[in-house]
Amino acid sequence: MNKHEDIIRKIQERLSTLSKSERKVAEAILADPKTTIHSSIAKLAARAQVSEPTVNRFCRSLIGSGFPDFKVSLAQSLATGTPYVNLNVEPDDAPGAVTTKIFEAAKNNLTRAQEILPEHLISRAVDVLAQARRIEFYGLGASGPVAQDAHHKFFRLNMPVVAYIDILVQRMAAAGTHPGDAVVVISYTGRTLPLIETARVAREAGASVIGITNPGSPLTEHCSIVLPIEETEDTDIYTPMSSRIVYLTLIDALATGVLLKRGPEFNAHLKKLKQSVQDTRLPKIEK
Amino acid sequence: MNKHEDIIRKIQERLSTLSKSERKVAEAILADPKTTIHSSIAKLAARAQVSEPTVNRFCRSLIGSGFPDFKVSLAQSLATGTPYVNLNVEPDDAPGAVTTKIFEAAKNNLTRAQEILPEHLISRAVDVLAQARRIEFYGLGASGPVAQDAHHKFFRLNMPVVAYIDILVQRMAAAGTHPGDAVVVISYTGRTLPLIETARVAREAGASVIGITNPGSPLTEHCSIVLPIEETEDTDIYTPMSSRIVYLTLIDALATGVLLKRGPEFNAHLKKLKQSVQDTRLPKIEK
DNA sequence: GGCATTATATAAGTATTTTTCAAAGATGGC
DNA sequence: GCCATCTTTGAAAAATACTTATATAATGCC
Repeated sequence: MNKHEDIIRKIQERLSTLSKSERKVAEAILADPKTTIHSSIAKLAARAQVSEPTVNRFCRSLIGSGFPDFKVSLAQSLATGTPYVNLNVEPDDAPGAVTTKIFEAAKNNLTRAQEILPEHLISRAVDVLAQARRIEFYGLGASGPVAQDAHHKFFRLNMPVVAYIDILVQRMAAAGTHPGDAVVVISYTGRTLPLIETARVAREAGASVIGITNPGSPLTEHCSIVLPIEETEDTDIYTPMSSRIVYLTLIDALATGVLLKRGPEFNAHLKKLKQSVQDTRLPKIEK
Repeated sequence: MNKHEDIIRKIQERLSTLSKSERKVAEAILADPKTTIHSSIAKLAARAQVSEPTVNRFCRSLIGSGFPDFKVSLAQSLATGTPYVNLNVEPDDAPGAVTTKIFEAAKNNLTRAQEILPEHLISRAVDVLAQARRIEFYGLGASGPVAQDAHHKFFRLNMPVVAYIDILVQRMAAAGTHPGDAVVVISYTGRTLPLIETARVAREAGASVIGITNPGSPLTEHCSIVLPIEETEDTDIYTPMSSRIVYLTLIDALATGVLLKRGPEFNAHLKKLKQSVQDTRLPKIEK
C-alpha cells in the first residue's frame, strides 16, 4: 500500500542487527539525515568515523545498491517525512511551531496507519457494512465524537445507522442486535472493560462486530473483523491526540466504500440531501 | 510554511526560457522523472541527446549546484508529489484504492490548510481562549461532532467549556454570553444562516467570537478572529469530506497552545485524569 | 558578411564511488 | 585455551561519474 519504503524506519529497525561500524554509519545518518543527503560518501564516512567501503556496504545491504541511490532513497523518505524532526511539543514552543508540529504529526499518523491497515480487511468491512440491516457505532470518551461523526456520514448514505456513547445504552443495544446487524466498536486502547463486554454481548447476539482499535488488545478477541490502528506511545502529555484523525479518515474510507457498493442510484439521494440544506444558506458570493 | 520547492513545477515554469538543448534535458526529465533519479549524468545526457556538460549547466541554472544534488531535489519533489495520481474516487475503484485516495486526500488537505493558516491569528486565538472565562463551541451538521470533540479536548484541560449542536440552544447561549467569554463558531461553508445570526448575537453580547470557517464568507463579518479553512471544491459527490480532519487538527493545535500557556501546573491535572480512567481498563499486555 | 555573443560539445581533469584484497578481529569447535 | 574459520574492516587501486576548460558551432546584431 505504501508508495516507497521508508528508509529511515528501515535503518532504525535494522540498527540492532548491524555490526559495530555499520551501526556507526546508521547513527551518523539518523543523527542528521538532512546533511547526509548533501554529503559525499567521504564526508559521511568521516562523520561516522569509518572507512568509505563500510558506508558503501551499508548501502548495499540496505537497499541493494550504492551510495548515490541510497541518498536518493533517503531524500524521498525525508520528504514524505517520518519524524526526522522532533514532533513532540515542547513547553517553550511558539504557537506557530506547535501548529506545525501538530499538523505534521497528524500527517505522519495517517501515513503510518495507511501502511498498517490491510486492504482485504477494509474490503471485508465494507462488504459487511454495505449488506448490514442495521449499523451501530459505539465509542466512549474521545471516541464518542468519532462514533457520532460516523453516524453522520452513514446517515447521509441513507443507511439505518445509530451511534451510542453511553455504556448502558450500548449494552442494551448490543443485546438487542441480530445476525445481519453490524456493530462497529471504536476504542483507542482496546482495553476499556465495559466496551469489551459490550462487544462480546453483540457477538453472542449474532451481530458482526467490527473493531476499530489497537491490534493485539483484548477487545480484538470479540471482533469479527479488526481494523488495526496502533496505539501511539503516549510518552508525553503534550503529545497531540491525533489518532482521532486516523479514525475519522478510516471511517471516511469505509463510508465511501459502502457508497460505491451501493451504486449510482444513491447519487440521486445525496443530491437531494444537499438541496435540502441549500435554503438555510446564504448564496455563494461571486468573486 | 512550505518545506522545499517543487523542482518539477520549477522545470515546467522555466521550460519556455530554456535554450534548445536544455529544453531537451528538461523534457527528458519530465518524461520520466522516476528513471532520472536513478540515472547517471551520462545516461540522462544520452536520453536527452545532449552532452553531459549541458545537463550539468541545466542543473546549475536550476538549483545552483550539480547533477547529484539535483537528483536529490528531484527525488524529494517526486516524493511529496504534486498530485500525480488522481485523488478523486472513481466508481470502479477497488476498496484498497479508495482507502489510499482518501488518506492521501486527507494529508493534502492538511498540508494546504497549514500553508494558508496565518500563525499570528492562531496565536491570538490561543491567547483569547487561554484567558476566556468560559468557552463555547457551536457547530451544526457535520460540524456538530467537531464541536463535541473540541469540548472533549478543552474539558481535559480543565477549562470551563461547553459545546452546543442545537440552533436554539446556541442562540440562547450566545445571548447569554458576556465580555471575557469566547465563542468558537465552526462552519464549513460560513453561509449557514442561523449560525451567522448566532455569531452576531454573541458578538453584540460582548463575547470574543472565533470563527473556524471559510474565509470570505458572510460568517467572517461577525467574528473577532477568523481562522481560515478553505472550502474545497465539491465537484464530485464522492469527494471525501476530509475537511473535518483539518478542523480537528486545528483545534488540537489550539488546545495544545492553551495547554502550554497554562503552564506546568496543569500537567498534574492531566496525570490525575489519566489515572482516573486506568481502573476501567485491563492492564497492558506485555509482549 | 563579419563580428560579437551565446550555446554546445569534445576532451581533459578532478572528484567520487566501487571493487579488490589483505589484515585484523570475532566466533566456534575441539 | 588455542587453532581454524568465518566475519568485519580499511587501505589502496580501479572504475565510474562529475566538473571544468577549451574549442567549435550556431545565432544574432550591426
